[in-house]
Amino acid sequence: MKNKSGQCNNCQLKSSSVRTLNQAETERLEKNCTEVLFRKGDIIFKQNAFSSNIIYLNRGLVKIHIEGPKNDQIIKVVKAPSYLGIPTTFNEKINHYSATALDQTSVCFIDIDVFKDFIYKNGKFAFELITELCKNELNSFHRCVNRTQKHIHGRIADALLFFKNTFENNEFILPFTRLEFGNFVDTSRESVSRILTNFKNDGIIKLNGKKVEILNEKLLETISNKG
Amino acid sequence: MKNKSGQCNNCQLKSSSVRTLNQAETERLEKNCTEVLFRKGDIIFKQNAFSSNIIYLNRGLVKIHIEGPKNDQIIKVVKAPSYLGIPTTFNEKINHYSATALDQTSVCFIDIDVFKDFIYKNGKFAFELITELCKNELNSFHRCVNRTQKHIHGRIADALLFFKNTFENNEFILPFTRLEFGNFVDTSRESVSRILTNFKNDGIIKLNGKKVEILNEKLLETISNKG
DNA sequence: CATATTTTGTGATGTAGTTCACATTTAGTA
DNA sequence: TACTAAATGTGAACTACATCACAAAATATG
Repeated sequence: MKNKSGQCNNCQLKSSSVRTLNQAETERLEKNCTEVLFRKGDIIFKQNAFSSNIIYLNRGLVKIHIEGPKNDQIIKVVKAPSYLGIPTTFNEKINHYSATALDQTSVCFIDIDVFKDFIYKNGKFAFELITELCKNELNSFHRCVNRTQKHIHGRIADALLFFKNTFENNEFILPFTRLEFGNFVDTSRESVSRILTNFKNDGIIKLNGKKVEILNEKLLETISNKG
Repeated sequence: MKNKSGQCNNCQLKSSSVRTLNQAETERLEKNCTEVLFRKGDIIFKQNAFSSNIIYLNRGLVKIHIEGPKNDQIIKVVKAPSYLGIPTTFNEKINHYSATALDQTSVCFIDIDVFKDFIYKNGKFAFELITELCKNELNSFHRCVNRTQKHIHGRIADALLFFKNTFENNEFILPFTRLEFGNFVDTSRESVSRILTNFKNDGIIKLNGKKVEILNEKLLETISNKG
């Protein structure tokens, strides 16, 4: 973990909401914003801990996870640039979920009062933020339906296609252990193993440890749709 | 379905966001707001149809449901007063889910442009809305974790406790058929039947058709927690 | 670089909950 | 009020996955 003072003005990675800020507002943001670096496996914030900042992911990949009655469930994987945990910071003093870095990650901690003030005083800022929150809610609905109604094969196919899209490449390194993969798609690590080797044997993917290459995307999509 | 012109000024059921509006704004809302009545079973809005209004539930109970790959999943049951489907209206032209009245229900259709304008021009309004959206997202995360990680007994116990709370009474009429109940807790109608009779035989509830009385709330909570 | 620890693969066994089948009850409707 | 359609209860068979058990591989650590 390494700190830097904010340089929001020059930042190329602004959120659509921050892009609505004027010069004075951006300078104010800069003064109330700290950049922090995390390495793979580092916890960015933790469920049940106090939350006092809005957190913006500049660079890297992060998993959002909740401790469930049975497992630690990975609700989603977030790619920069994106806010992390606005809902949690806004409503309650306490985080409702954890965020953990999946690779080298850079994050901005923004003072929540400054952020609230932007909402009050800058309608465009508020509007962009609302749009983002709405998108998140819709996504989380769809994810939940898929999680509960698809069979494992379909859910794992979904996950592989998701990684293909986030890495924008047919070949990628899974940022998960098999156990984490299981927590992401609600299965046991054993089932993940089995199904990935199934896919490999059927020529759908090339598999070598965490290295995956998607060979037959069409078929993966069929599997995803059929459940 | 029956229409009335808006009477927002006298409305006792304002949302926390609408309560931030001043006199002129409230009058503007009134002019761009129509009250519509629905009966049990009526569809208020439908997945994949065009959405062009913000919808506010004044009175009644509504189910929000998504057509999944296998079943129609009831994502949540919403009690008045509450917004319905802001995310869906805001982001896309098309509804991502449906809303159906579970009883006699009154709803306000609000012009989306007026609503957007309030966000732009009234910081308090935007802030209250953001707070509500954040709460929704947190709730939907927790619901999803419970849905995927608890056993049916636990999920049905949850649902019964949920109805106890929304009706604010230990005795209530389930607003669901067994099939709908199944879609709410992700099981088959048969399993719902079986488990409700289990609960009845164990003296946890009194059961007569759709009429339920919770006799042993403590035990229900234990079942809910144990999954 | 050697040893400890974590991660992974795979067979065997167990089980929660689904699906099927059919009888019964309840509600809707002409 | 009779008739039709929908909703419900319950046993029996089935199945998708979980869990267990253990060996092998990969990673981390002194």
